[in-house]
Amino acid sequence: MSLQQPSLEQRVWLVISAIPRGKVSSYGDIALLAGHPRAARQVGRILNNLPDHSQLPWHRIISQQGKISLSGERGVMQRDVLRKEGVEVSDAGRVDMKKYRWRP
DNA sequence: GGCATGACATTAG
DNA sequence: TCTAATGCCATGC
Repeated sequence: MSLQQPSLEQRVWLVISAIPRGKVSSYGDIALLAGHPRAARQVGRILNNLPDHSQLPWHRIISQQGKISLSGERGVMQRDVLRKEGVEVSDAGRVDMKKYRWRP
């Protein structure tokens, strides 16, 4: 009998949905918590494929260096949303990970 | 099964 | 601090 494991996508959704408001996490951390220590790029790909009706707080995911990886309007929107949640974001899209990084 | 892709991470200069 | 190069690995065709 071969039981199917939950896909990486499913696990990523689960982990991200657990991030509290006013905190951020990184692609690498999400991948790690999802059971794939070096699948940070896959996390990005999954988020890019998220349906519009998804309620996932994808905006709380930034790079390990505390920088928004998105460009254009999406990056601006992410920056705006994070600020509304109480996260300090510089105009260049930088966040102080020492303060706002969420870890379980 | 091989090859290209990607919202990354790390290191070097 | 910024850029370039390299490593990593699940997904999709």
